[in-house]
Amino acid sequence: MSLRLYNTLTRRVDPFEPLAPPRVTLYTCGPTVWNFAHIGNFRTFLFEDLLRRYLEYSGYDVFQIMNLTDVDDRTIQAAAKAGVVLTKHTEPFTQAFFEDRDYLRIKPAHVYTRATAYIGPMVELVQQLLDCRIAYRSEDGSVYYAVGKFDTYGRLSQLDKRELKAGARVASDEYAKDNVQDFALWKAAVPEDEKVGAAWDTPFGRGRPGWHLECSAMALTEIRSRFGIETLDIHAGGVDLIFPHHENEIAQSEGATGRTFARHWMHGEFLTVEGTKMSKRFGNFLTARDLREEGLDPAAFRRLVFLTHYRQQLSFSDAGLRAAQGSVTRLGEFRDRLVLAARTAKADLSAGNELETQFRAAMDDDLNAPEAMAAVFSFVTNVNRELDAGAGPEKAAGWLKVFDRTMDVLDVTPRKAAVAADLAAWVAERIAARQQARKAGDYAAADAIRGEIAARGIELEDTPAGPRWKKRDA
RNA sequence: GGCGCCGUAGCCAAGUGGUAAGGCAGAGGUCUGCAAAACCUCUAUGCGGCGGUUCAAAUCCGCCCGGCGCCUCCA
Repeated sequence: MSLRLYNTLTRRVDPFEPLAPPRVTLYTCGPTVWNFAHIGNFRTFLFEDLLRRYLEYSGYDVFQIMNLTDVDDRTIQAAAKAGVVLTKHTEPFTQAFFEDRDYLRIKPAHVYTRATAYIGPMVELVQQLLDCRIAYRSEDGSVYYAVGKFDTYGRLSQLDKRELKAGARVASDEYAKDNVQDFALWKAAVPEDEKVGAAWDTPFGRGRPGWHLECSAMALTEIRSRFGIETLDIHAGGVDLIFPHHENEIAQSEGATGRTFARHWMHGEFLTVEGTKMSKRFGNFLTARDLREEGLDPAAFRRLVFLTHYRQQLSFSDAGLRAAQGSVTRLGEFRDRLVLAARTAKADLSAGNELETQFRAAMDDDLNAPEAMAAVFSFVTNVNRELDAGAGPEKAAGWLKVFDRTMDVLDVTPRKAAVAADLAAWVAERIAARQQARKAGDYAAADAIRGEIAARGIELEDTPAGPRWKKRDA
């Protein structure tokens, strides 16, 4: 059994076959850095992280590109409102995004492409499309893509099967174009653009790039220069990007290269709150830093996200977060127990086959993380039972190894709270004192010491093997 | 109006033809001086409703009810 992934292009779960294995080129749509990304945005990034990690687990050599949209309507508006130049506004949010990414343990992409750093390639792409008459200049100085010139336009979003709602937002477009479906490649500069320094001179006029243009230009630039190819293995993003964003990317890229832009299109579903999608528009959003300020373990958020299949809407709630936290704690306890039981023994790897097999089967089937997680928890119960029955250190070491391999992908074990050396020494001394008191039958004194330790945020646990302690996180 | 998705235990959520994974909560138990923690066990004769196909349906088909998303710059 090998990896199969749902492909929006075919509307099926297809076998995944990269162009030139083991290399996989992965382009993931990143944030627009006009503000802090909310956890709905991060759900998508976490889905992409899962995809990336599982591809790596499967032996592929992944090259991941993520774009940062630092010039578009919203960034310009926000900069203008703040009265600063564009970069001054976007840079802090870019840094904030990286912080949030690290907090949520999302693996950094190999390259982050900022739109403003690729104006040259974008201009070239527009010029190319103008030259082959797929694009045209309008009276207001903008450049549009003539959708009618691209035969397969609408294939990704199955546009031919749809009908536009009568009187929908079509009339409200601010720019002049030949056909209502045509979209802007290049937008003529307006005063607001100039004000924030978001305008560039080009052979076809002063202006700024349309949103869709950046992804085509950046993806092509990166894979051409690094691998000499013009086709991505996978292009991923949120479902809302299917139309028009990804549809237009295909039209631009394939219109210019004549080659398939991406072989595999993957889209993650929304995160919802009380049945509605999380969105800045609705004001029902929460940012990653909100979670961090509440002291939430990022493992809990990851667990919550991976509890639902990526193509299903994920309902977010505090109760769900608490449940996730509880189950993640259990995984941490389990791992501690294995480490203790394994000591320095040589790993007996025959022991963990079952988990490995089940984990793979689940993940190979279109990244079924909920099922993979279920396999992990079944493993936890089974191994605990065997450990209770006195399984040896070689087996424990083997289990630990296999467990950790699944965690390389899911990464949902709690991070250990760091404990200063002097605090650790103090705790050790107090525990010794308490043991003496217990031995002497002076339980009042023993309980007092337990209280003393607890006051410093340390939780004491009496086990058959003696007392253990851990720092309570948050 | 068009296209698409979803409805499974108190909550979250897998399963898409062979007789209901997993997590949280709850109950019981083991351990313990007590406690906490930890661990183990148990918890849906039923999968929105009604029909149909089939030896067999949560899974396929039809109708109905309820919820959600997209339809030109939202992850």
